[in-house]
Amino acid sequence: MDYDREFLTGTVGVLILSLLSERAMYGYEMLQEAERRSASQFLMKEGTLYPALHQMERAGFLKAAWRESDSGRARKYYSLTAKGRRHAESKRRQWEAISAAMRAILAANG
Amino acid sequence: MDYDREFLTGTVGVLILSLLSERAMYGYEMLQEAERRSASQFLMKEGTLYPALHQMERAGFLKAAWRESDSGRARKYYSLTAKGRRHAESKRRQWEAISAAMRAILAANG
DNA sequence: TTTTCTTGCTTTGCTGAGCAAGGTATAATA
DNA sequence: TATTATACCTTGCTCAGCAAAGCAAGAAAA
Repeated sequence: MDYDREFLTGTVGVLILSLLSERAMYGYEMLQEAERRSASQFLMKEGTLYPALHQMERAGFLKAAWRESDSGRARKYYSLTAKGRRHAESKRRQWEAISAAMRAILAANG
Repeated sequence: MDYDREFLTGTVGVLILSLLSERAMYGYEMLQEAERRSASQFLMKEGTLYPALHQMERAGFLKAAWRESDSGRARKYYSLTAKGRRHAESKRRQWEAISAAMRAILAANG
């Protein structure tokens, strides 16, 4: 199903923080993981992801480290800082609250 | 719980369309209904709602009609057009798809 | 009676998220 | 050799939500 861009606002941040709550990942990997896990519902764009990662790094939520892959390709791995972990938990709770409130409102005309 | 503005993007449209799927309502009433039903999770702002209503009316999703209340006050009631009803159903499905996809992704580190 | 609060609709201008569209560079594959 | 996939980055646009303001009338309180 296609959906309007506007629905993604805010979800991208939660998505990044959630993925990195599990393990360190590099950008391209996050794009693929989001697509895979959501059965292609989420097709995050590079122009969305990379600037978001940079912004979150500047904000002190993430730290980045270059690593070589087996193939010799350089990848920029991101992981959460302590501040980032707290932020992830906060954002996650916010999402769940909004989501629950929306379900409550939509339920009326199910 | 307070939440970041960004999470509301997109939800306001679904909210309006959903409320009007039940019955015609006027703007101020929608503000109160959203707050009441969501247990004060949603505090829609006037600067958000009214421009959205105007935009949706221009787009042909809503039609407006002034009516007098018992107290003699004029209220602008909005209702869905046929196009609006189709749009409401589409937006609702989109929201549910996004919501489900997010839950699938977030579930990993519950 | 005058002030204040609540109801009810409207508008202007700002901010900031997502994205299209472009770019660079290397490894694998045809 | 040419193409595809991997992997990163950036500029400039659009558009949604909102703060902040205004207007007007009825209700309540002082």
